[in-house]
Amino acid sequence: MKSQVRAVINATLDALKAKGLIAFAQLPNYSVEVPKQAEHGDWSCNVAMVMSKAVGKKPPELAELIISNLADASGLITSISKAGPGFLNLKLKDSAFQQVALDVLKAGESWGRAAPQSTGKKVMVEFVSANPTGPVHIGHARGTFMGDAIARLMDAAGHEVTREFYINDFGNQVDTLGRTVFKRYQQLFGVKVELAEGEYPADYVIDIAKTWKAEVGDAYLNQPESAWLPKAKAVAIRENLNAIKATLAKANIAHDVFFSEASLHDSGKVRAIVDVYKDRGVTYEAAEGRRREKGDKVRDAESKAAQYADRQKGGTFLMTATYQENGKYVLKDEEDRVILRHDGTPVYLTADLAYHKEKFDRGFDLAVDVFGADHAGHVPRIQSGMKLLGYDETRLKFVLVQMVRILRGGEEVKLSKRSGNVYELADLIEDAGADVCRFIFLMKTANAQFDFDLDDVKRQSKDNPVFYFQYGHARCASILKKAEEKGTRFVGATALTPAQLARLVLPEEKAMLKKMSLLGEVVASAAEKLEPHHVLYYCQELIADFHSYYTQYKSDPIISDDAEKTQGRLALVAALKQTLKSAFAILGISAPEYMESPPEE
RNA sequence: GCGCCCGUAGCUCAGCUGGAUAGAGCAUCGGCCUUCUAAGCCGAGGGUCGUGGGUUCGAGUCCCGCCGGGCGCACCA
Repeated sequence: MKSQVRAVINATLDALKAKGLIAFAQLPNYSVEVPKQAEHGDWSCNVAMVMSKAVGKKPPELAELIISNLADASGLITSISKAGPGFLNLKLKDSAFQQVALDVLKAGESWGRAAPQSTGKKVMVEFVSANPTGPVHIGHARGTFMGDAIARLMDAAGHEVTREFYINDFGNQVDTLGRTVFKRYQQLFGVKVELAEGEYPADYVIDIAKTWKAEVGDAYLNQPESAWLPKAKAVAIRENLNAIKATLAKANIAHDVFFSEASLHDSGKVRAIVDVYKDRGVTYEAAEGRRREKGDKVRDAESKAAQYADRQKGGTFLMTATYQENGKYVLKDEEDRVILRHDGTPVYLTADLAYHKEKFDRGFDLAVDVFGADHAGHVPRIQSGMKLLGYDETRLKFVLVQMVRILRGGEEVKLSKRSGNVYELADLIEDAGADVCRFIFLMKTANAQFDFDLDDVKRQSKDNPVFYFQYGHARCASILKKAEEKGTRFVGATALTPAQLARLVLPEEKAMLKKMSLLGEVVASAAEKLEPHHVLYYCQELIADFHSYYTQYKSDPIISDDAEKTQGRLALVAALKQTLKSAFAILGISAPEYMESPPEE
């Protein structure tokens, strides 16, 4: 509907240009919006204000020109007026609204979605990427749901999407995990060993040791570390990944690819990327990384840099900060970063650079990384690293998910891995339900922190906003079902007659149809911005409109003795149901056909 | 000290590339079930959009300073 309005405006502008009344090189980037005030018409347009300067006419004057020369061959616009500082307020013929219901019903499940893979773009969304040293906990929850929703959005926007999980199965942490597993394994045979500081005390490690014992018996009990460590690690990673996958499945999330960091080392790609950088002349050997700004590093004595200063012995540095083009710094990092330690071993960053190179080499047009805000410092390094390889860094985007404070009865819940007491995502889903969890984390933008109270989530079952949404869909389903019971089954889009459709004339009905017509645009915009919450707020508005309409017209109900009007209104209900179902699918929440009334308190 | 993010109703948060009288949910108060589910609807109160400047026809939105909060500034992953 909006595009029809736009077409008329564009045609008018072209006509004005042809008549020599105005001059412009290109059609301007103006907006056609739903006005906040209903009295302002069905749509409003700011084109006269936007073009004002370029054409050298005052907004009201230009607005008058457009109105008096409107090129509306099909009679779409029934009224157009100038208002305020130069807005154009438009009203459209009823059939333009009614057509939306048909459009929705004909599109069915694809309503609101671009044709699958129609953009021809390959998009990777990397999310979760929790260390395989333990279960997914609620600290991961926000990024997990956010990443999945972004992937769903990208898919709906017509991209070919790959969901990927980067497994940090290399380095100290998994080695420590392997050693912990071995100690637990020894304990199962009665060997007296104590866990050291930094090892993993949680019970799941004991379970892993039991599994291992069941598989290999005492085969590794008296072997040297070089023999048992790889095995213990492998078992631990395998078991943890299985647990992670099971948790994600409960959250209705399935990754397409689990990409192993260790495999990058094994295949030599980590070494290879160092050589690439060396060949490009963007590395140097030094004891300390150079900084872009002159002057001493200002670091708190408490900082980890100071704490671990003795580990920083120098090595090969990548010019993530000091690389210059035409005598100017072009990268954002503040200090060059080590990619090989003094002993020649690569660091985490080195592998991650190799991984991101891999993303580009695998042909992704866009790679989205969903990170926790505590990894924000990592972003400029990867961006710099990709630019130093000559890649277009705009093909890489980061969504930084801010911290969530988890409260229980007003008290903050600390996520302590040390004690082994973690509140797992699986527990949260068990307690609150997958839809509720997902909804809570998608309700807000990623880049704002928020608090959420576990008690509220559980107790709130009745007032929880997700039920409001789902009830909107269930109410549509219920009405359609009721119509069937009363013998006035909705005839469907193809059998619907123009006369039936023409009975949709109420302002509330037209407002809903207008809003429904916008789903595709909302999805496209949310996908572009990597912000799923726009879809959610869109649903909220649509559902509120519907509940209000439903209540307001109880005395003039949807299902009435007037068969023609009933069919028209059922078309609206069916279209709304489909619109909500499509939107819910993009968010990943379920669209129930029926909901029980909640138990009375 | 430096960098990134945030500051909008009592609370939790929306506010699209700057647009007309700043919104929703929760909470509070007052109404609405013999009709298609009251997990709903209607109404009321509640705001110097942290603060001070600037940019322009027009600023919650853009720029700068300041105040307050979070995260980061290890060759750990």
